[in-house]
Amino acid sequence: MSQASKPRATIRDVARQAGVSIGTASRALNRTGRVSDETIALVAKAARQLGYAPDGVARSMRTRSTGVVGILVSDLSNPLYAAIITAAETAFQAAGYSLLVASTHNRQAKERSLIDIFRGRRVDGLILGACETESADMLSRLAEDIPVVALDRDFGPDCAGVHVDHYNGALKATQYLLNLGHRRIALFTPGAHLRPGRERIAGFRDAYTQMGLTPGSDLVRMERSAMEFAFSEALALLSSAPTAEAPSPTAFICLGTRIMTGVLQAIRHSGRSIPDDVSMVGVGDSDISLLVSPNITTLTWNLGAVGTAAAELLLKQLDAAAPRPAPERVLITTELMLRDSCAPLRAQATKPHRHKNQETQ
Amino acid sequence: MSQASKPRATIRDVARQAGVSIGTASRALNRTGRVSDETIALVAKAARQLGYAPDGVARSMRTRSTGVVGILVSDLSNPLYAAIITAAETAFQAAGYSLLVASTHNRQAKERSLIDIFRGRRVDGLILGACETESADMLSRLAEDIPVVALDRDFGPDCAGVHVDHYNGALKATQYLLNLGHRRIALFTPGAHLRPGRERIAGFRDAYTQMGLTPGSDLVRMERSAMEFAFSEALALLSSAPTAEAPSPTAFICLGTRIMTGVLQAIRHSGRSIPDDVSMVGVGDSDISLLVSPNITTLTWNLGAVGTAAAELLLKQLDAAAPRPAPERVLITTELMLRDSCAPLRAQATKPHRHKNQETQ
DNA sequence: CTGTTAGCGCCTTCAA
DNA sequence: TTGAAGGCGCTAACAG
Repeated sequence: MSQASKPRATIRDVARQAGVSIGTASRALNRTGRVSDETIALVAKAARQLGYAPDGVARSMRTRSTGVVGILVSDLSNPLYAAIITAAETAFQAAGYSLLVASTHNRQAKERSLIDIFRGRRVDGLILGACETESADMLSRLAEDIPVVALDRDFGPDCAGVHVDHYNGALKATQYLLNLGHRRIALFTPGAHLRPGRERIAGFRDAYTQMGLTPGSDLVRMERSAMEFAFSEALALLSSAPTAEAPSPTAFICLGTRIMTGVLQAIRHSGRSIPDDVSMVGVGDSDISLLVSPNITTLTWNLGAVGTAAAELLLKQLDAAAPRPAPERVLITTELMLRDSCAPLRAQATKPHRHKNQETQ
Repeated sequence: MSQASKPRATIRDVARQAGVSIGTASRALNRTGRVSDETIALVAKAARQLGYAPDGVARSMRTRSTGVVGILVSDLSNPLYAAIITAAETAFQAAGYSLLVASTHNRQAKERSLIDIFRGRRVDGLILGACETESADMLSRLAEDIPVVALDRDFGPDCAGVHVDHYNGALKATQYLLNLGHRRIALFTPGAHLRPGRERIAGFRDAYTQMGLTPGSDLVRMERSAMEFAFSEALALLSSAPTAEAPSPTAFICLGTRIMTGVLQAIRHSGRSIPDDVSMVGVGDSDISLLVSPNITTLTWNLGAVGTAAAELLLKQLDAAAPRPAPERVLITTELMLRDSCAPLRAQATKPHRHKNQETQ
């Protein structure tokens, strides 16, 4: 077996084989400019014979466009992002673009260096769903001349983006539980300092306020998406000896798949049962909510629509024909899927808890 | 706001600003060849002032290497692939490579065109975990001069790859159920015509054979990963009037997250309960198995290890220093995680079924 | 140690 | 309709 495989055919080879000039070969292959049908056929045949495939890098060099877009998220394996990325990739693929992905693992430094790396690779556009810092300043410095679409991030009015209506989602979920009589509701959400977290806590608080109530400030947990963290925090809330000032929550709102998983296990581990002892509103990123018994009432939105919208927003900016579209925003609405994990407070209070883990008693 | 943003600084600008030639600037920036510390500092300063960032495309043009690798899977949002890709991306990122991803959606045509597109973009390497057809021939035609790592696919001995030991996994799972007294075991697995499916069914059959038994040939379902499909197939097996020749299965082996989800719902929908009525061995791709009650006994392997191994195998081939490593294979072992979803057959036979959906009776 | 030069493969003017 | 030539930004040879 020869060590060095023979170099790939270039347009030069095709031109020679077809007996035409390089320029003509290029025009024939790309169907651009005036070329006779005869030479088109000739060039096509030569290209086929040589197994010619155009070199994307050389083309990018010339056209100043790579046909590649990048997407940055904190964790590719989070079902939320996995679903969004899948939908976006499908849309990009249909439009002839390829997708470069990277996880930032919630590291700000990594995030910045990845943006620089993507810029260096000359991606045509960028979808940003990770940034630890939301500032128009950072955005403009880092992504300058590259079209950007924000994924649930606020980079100011100049940046296009698709945003989920977390505010009304959290509002609805909280109102629902308040109307069931719950007053000690715990809110678990990732992204403390980012748009989703901000919107959710605002909706949560406003639901209380609208009823003339005040939420327990000790019951809001905003941390990055982590199962273990949610587990231990929820367990702490449930297993601490209830005091008059800070009794255990009677309901949980868990707005992240990982977080929901952790809290679910904590509830089970503490010997409580849903919805008899505690109520729960989860999140519909995965189909976990349909598998546990009882099925979990979730706040759900269309992840595919998020990905598709992000791709389309970016494609619109990439369209060289249009001059320069005004930064557009898409709002994705949320829906409260009522299932069996929430019950009126009254019913819960009557039942005593059976603790599975005896050693903590 | 000016319509055209000013063009990015090139190495030419840096050279002029630093008062050196572009060759020297290049050497100074890349720390290659002999350059005085003085000029290095000079060039670095100029680069900083101009906000210079090297153009990856131009560099790729010259060096014949893009620093980009591609990965092809059937569905990016499948937790199995999401986990593998995340691990691989992390490894690639650490090595300075970027990752191009695409879903083939189980379409052979798409698969081939995507390989061509990736080749056109001149990826340095390819991880193939999708291919509908496993043949050394197809591989060599399509991926010719690009290093390839197979992901649970058989492209012949010349192709490096990481492979999961599905054979022994299925063997263990089946033996376990057979030892519990089950004889009518249904096997659900995606990828009928691919390595995982082949290995699994071989292990399944051998477990029977080793005990002098024959598996029910009507109980093997090998289709692509789809929840709805698994649901209806499982329901059909469970709800058809049991006959002497083909009674309903008493145990299910579900080797795909989606499939497991569908079968779980079918079992519940048919009014059966686990493990009293039917036993189940699932798959550990997600943490679903820990959330449903009872917890599901699963066949599990380290998805992160698969992704990392694939990346490392490819990186080894990409290392220009080494001559050309012999095609290497990594075998990932599986583990049967015993939980609460399997019971001896005896206990199951005694309980009559309660059917939820009365209309089918 | 540094400057000059020649392309990498392609597209796109400009002439013919 | 076609051919010739220039250059995208960079690196790697070769001179000095």
